[in-house]
Amino acid sequence: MSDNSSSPEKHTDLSADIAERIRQDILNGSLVADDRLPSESELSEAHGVSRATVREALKRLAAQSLIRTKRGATGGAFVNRQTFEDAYAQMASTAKLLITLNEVDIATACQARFALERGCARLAAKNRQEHHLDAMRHEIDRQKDPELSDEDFCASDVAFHRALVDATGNPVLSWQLAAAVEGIEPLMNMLTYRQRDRDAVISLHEAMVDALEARVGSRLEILMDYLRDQTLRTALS
Amino acid sequence: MSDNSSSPEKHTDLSADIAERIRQDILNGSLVADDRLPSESELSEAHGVSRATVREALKRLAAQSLIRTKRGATGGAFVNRQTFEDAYAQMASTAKLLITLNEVDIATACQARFALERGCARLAAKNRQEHHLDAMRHEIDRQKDPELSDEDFCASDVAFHRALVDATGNPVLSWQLAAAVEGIEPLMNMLTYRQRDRDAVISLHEAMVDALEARVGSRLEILMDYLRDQTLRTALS
DNA sequence: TTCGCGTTAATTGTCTGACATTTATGAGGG
DNA sequence: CCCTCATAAATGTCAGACAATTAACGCGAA
Repeated sequence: MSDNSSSPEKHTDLSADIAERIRQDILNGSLVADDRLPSESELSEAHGVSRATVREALKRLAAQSLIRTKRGATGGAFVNRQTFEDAYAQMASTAKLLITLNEVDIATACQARFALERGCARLAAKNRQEHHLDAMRHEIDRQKDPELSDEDFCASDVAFHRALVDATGNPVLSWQLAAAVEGIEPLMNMLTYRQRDRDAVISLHEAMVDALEARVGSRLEILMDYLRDQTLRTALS
Repeated sequence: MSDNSSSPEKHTDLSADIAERIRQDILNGSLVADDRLPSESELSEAHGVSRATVREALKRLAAQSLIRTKRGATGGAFVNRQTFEDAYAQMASTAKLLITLNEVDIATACQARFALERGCARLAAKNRQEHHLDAMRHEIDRQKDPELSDEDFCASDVAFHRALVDATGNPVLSWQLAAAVEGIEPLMNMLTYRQRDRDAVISLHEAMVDALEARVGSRLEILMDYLRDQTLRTALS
C-alpha cells in the first residue's frame, strides 16, 4: 500500500523516498528513541518495494546515525537516541571535511573559531565549576613540556578550549563550539610553534584560567582577542 | 582483491567497511571533487563483495552527500564538491533533530543562540556591506505587518539574523551560526508573541541595524543581550 | 524445582542473477 | 546536414536463496 505517493515528482531513487518517509516519522514523533522499526520484510511489503530497496533506505538512515540494527531473533532496526556526543562527532566530521576540502585559509578559520568562543566567555565565567578550572590547568601543564610535538600541543589546546566551552554549562553551546574547534584542528595542526609562540599562548591560557576563576567575563573576552591575534601571528610567520 | 582487511576486528557490516574505505579515499585526497568512482560492478569485484553490498555502501555515502549518482552511459558515482550550502543544510538538520529529540528547553537554546551570535557582533560591524543592511531592513518591514503569523514572524527573524551573521564575511562563521539559528527554529516556532513583544523585538532589530551601519560592535553586543533577555521573557510568559 | 542444553524461529547480512530504466554515442538513411 | 534508431554502459529494482546471529522455548537431568 501507500505507494500512492502524493508527490507526482520524478520518482527516481525509491530508497531515498522511503528513507525520507521514515525520517519524517522520527522527526514528528511517530517513532521515538529505541522504538523498533518493522522488519525489513514487513517494510518492503508495506511500501511495495523489494527488500533490497528497503535495506538501501535503512543504510541511509544508519549513515546519519538515525537508526542502529541488531541481528537475531529480537533484532531489527531501532531508532537511535540522538545524543549530544553522537551529534558532536557527526558535526565535527562534517566540519573537518568542509574545511579541508574547501581549502579554507587558516586566518578565516581562526577568526571564526575565536569569534564563536568569545561568545561563551561571559556565560563560562558565570557558570564555571572547579573541575573545569582543574581540567584547564592540567592541559596547561602538558603544554609546558618542551618535548611536546606540535600536534600534541595542538591537541592539548583543543582540550583546553573544550573545557572552556563546557564551563558554560550549556550542552547546546558546548556541542556546537566543540565541533567547530575540532573541525579546524587539521588546519591548526599545520602550524609550527616556536618556543616563544608557545610561551605566549601558555601565559594567555594561564591568564584565562585566572579570569575564569575570578568570574570576570569581560577580561576573558579581551584575553581571547589577544589569543586570536597571537595565533594569527603564528600562522602568518 | 584487497579483501585482506588489515583490521582483524569483527567484520560485521561489510557495507560500512567499504563506505569507510571510500570515505577515507575522499578525505586523504585520493578522490577529489567530481572524480568518478569505479562502477558498481568494478567496485564489487575490487572489494570482493556482491554488487548489492557495494550499493549499500554507496547509499551510505550518498546519505552524507559525499557522492552523487547519475544513470546512463556516462553515469556512475561522483565525488561531491563539499559546498558550504550543503554542509549548512546537513548541520541544520542535525541540530534540529538533536534539539527536538532531546527536549532541550527554550531557555538553553536561546542562551546558546545569542551567545554564539554575540561572538559575531564585532566582526559583522567591521565587515558589513550595504546589502546586508538592506536585507535586514527588508525583514524588519515584514515583521511590522501585524497580520503576520507567529511562524512567519519567526521565519523572518531567522532571515534577519542570517543576514547579520553573513555580514561577518566569514563563510565558516556564517555557516556555523546559520545552522545553529535554524536548528532552534522549531523551538522558537512554539513561541507566541503578543503585539507588545513583537514591537520590542522590532525596535531592537532597528537599533541593531543602526549599530551595524555605524559599525559600533560594542553597542551591537549590548543590543543582543537585550534581545536575548526579551526573547527569554517572551518564552517564559 | 532448577539448571543446562539443544532446537527453533525470527531477523539481519550477503550473494546471485535477472530485468528495467536512463543516457551518451555512433551508424545509417533521408 | 539532420533526424532516427540501435547499441552499450551504467544505475535502479526485483526475486529468491542461503548464512549468521540471537533470544526464547522446551525438555531432560541433577
